[in-house]
Amino acid sequence: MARTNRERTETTRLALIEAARALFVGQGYGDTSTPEIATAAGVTRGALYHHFVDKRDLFRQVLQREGEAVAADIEAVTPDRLSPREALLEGSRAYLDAMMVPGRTRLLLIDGPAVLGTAELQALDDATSARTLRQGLEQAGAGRGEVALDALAPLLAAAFDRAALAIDAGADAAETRAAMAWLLERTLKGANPDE
Amino acid sequence: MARTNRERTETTRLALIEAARALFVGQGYGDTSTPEIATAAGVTRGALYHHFVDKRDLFRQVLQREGEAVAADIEAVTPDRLSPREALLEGSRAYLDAMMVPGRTRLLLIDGPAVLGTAELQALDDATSARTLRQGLEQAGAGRGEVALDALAPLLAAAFDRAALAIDAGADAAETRAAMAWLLERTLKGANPDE
DNA sequence: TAACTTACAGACAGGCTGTATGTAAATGGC
DNA sequence: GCCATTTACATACAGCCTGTCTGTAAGTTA
Repeated sequence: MARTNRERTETTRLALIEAARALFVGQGYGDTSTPEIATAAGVTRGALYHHFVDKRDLFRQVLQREGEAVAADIEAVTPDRLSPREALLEGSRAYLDAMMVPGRTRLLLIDGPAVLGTAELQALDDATSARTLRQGLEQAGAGRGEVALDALAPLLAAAFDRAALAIDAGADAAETRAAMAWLLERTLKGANPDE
Repeated sequence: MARTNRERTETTRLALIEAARALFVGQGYGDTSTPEIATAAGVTRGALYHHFVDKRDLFRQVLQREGEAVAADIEAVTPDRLSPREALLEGSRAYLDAMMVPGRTRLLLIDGPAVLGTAELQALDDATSARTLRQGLEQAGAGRGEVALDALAPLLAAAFDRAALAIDAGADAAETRAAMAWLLERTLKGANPDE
């Protein structure tokens, strides 16, 4: 079983990231130990600390993957040919769908900000879903001339996050989605889609 | 200096809670140790574990106080004689003001959910600011007949939280407050204040 | 005033994090 | 194709932290 170094690295890193993800989701970051993670991944702590700076770094990489997956799901349903309004609606639905993958709300919305800090999480968000929302709102002409989009967009993003959290916590999914759609519609009301 | 037991207890508990608050705010829950807290409070860990079940319990009590303070500030500016709409506007402003007390956003919005879990934090919120918002929206007739208020209210609450967080993080306070007010206004548009 | 309870201090037992050291396998130059 | 070097790990270690247990002085109650 001769394996190239790159293969070994890739295998080990992936095993650690997936094992860590499962444990972080199940017990939270604070209650998950590196011995646990290493054991679950089938390696020793030596391997973990060889590939990751520390426990937080491993957590960061788990979140990176998660954020990218969400962003990919959104982009998949919002091709350029859609009108801004349609793209916004479709993207919104895709976001909530994507956040239903088990553990995502906890990782990205609960433990993430606490462990990495709001600044770093914000940066991760901006690189993925938050920016597409801001762009969508801008192109749809939301709040034009009445309110600063840079201030409004994060508020709506927070509402989306909370919607995902609520559904995850057992709230009526249909009602929650409807409420979010209603809020978005109210935001867009009176905005003309193109200049 | 003969002190009654009740006095001693009260003094020690308060010292621990205030010392813990300062450290939790400054370094976060995870990076704050009980030896640090005890030293800062001028007692030993023995006292801490005598008065609190564990570190989380101490954190919970810190948050309890914090939540009550926010709720008190809101109630102070929303006497019953105000119209539902006025009360909602005043309460909103008071909420954002209250959240500007240093450390509150971190305690209540970042570390709180991660350490105590969303369920417990939700309960604390419901007992304080979240319920007044829900009542305010209901009395103002928000979304009447179009959307479930139980689903809508949390989304707006989340937007408020995010507004506080953004301002705390250095965003333009006036713009952010204006955006929040705009969102609230849009939500209320078309709702007649009384049946 | 004597029995009992409360408020704490100090010691102790695991467990965890990050680092340092050692080793086998892979890689790269000659 | 061989040797020097780097990479990928495993193991051992030091320091800190959490929660518990034990002991003691002060306050409370009968």
